[in-house]
Amino acid sequence: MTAPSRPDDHATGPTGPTAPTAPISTCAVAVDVALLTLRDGRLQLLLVQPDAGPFTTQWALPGRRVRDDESLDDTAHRALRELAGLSAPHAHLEQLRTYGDPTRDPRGRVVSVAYIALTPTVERHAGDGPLASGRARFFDVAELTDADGPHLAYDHDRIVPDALERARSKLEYTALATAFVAEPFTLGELRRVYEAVWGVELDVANFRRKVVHARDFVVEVEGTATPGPGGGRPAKRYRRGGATRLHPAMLRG
Amino acid sequence: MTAPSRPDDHATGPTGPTAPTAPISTCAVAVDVALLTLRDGRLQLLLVQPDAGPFTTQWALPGRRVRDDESLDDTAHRALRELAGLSAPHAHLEQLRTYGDPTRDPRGRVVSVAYIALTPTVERHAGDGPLASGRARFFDVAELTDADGPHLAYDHDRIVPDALERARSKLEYTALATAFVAEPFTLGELRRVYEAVWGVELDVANFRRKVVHARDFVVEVEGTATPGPGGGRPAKRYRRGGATRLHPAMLRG
DNA sequence: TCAATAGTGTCTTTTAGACATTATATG
DNA sequence: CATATAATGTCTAAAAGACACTATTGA
Repeated sequence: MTAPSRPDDHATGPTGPTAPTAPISTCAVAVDVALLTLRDGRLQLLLVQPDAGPFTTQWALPGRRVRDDESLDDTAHRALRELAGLSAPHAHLEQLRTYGDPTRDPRGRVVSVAYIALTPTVERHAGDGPLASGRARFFDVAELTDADGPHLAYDHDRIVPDALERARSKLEYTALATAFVAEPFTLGELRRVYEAVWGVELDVANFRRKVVHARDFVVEVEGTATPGPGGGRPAKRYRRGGATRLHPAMLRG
Repeated sequence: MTAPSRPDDHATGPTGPTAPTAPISTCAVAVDVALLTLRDGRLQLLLVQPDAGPFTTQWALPGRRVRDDESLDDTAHRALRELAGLSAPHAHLEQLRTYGDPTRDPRGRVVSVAYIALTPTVERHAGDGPLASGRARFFDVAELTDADGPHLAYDHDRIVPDALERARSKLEYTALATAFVAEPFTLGELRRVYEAVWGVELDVANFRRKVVHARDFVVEVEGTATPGPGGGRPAKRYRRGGATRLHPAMLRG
């Protein structure tokens, strides 16, 4: 399939159909994925080491060019699979926004559709994938936000803050936090998601009350979780409820 | 400027750098704009009549192909200018999401970056622009949501509900409602924004209290507005405050 | 036993919703 | 005058935040 001549110029402006042809061409379209997860109670972001292109000395979000007949979502999954060895079909994946500044890639015009992906903690791979070889790595987002943290390739330093703000914001009004935990989960695990993403400490009792009162946020299931090495009362176990938007919401102070 | 060979494939996956070249090409990239405004107290959407392409019998969102060295925001403004004669440099413009289904345009692969634009009521143009000639028109969104309403070109029937939901949602947590009114405005005008976008009736007194208590949502200015033909007490006038996110929020029931 | 985590209850403050009352305009 | 809209006040219910208290585990 080749790109059509000028689709979507489906109506004619004041200049009329005989206006001189504007400098319109096709663009390279890429998908970049900001995969966020919790590791050791800290929010971490997946980055990869480019071994081609103009940014081989810097870390970058995993990204791939969109193939013909491939949906944008499929490209996002392929980027995670090919660049990080992650087959994450059940990960939460949603579009962040599209970055189209004409100068964002020094090699030419590349329009990038950025995604955020959220997964429960990914076990470190024992094989020979990019995560094992070190070509892909998880970074603390606190480290990336610091001024002395690594400077990312392309305009990915602009994408990452947008991704973090999206995640922080959607934790308030949607059930997105459950994308960070595997079922069944405890309310302690869910609370640590909020604490890591927001960077705050939450009152245990009030958190529990708000989660339970939010309609269809979580559903209690059978059994209890065994306490950690430090002891503690066994926690009830929950699964995701049907809610997408939370009522009432889990507001940040 | 020509599209680069394979930018953003900046790292190499498990297949290695010598893997066979995948069927990657460039895409046509377009911007489509869902411009929402209030007319006669009803929420309306701007649509244009395509006079080229495969959908000349249906209405469509104003859209343009992205030009070389043109930002996506610039393309959105140009689409409004060329297809509707609207020069709206001060309109609120934000990205909605990007639609990239390989079959969304029957002529070939077109990735469309959708925007929403919000403006105060647009005066009907007396000249010979698309709005005067009828090639561009405002439609009640209630009419479009009905099953007997017009069926839109391309996948624009999928974009419009997303745009409406975005606007409805952002009215809750952000100061976006002020994008629908011209300064200075009254709280009655602002309330009618919420009522039109949400399709509900709001208690006048409670609405006022919530707006005034939301930090930096609105700022009172000098003078009062003259009542309408039916009379009524003159309303205080306000301008936008500095807030983007509202605390506390204006929640829908 | 103590420390740690989970879960319940209680009190105060804030906010939301329903609605009465007053203020000031038009016709 | 009646009517319309704006603005304020009052009451109740819901929700948030601070925090005491109990429950159940591991070490």
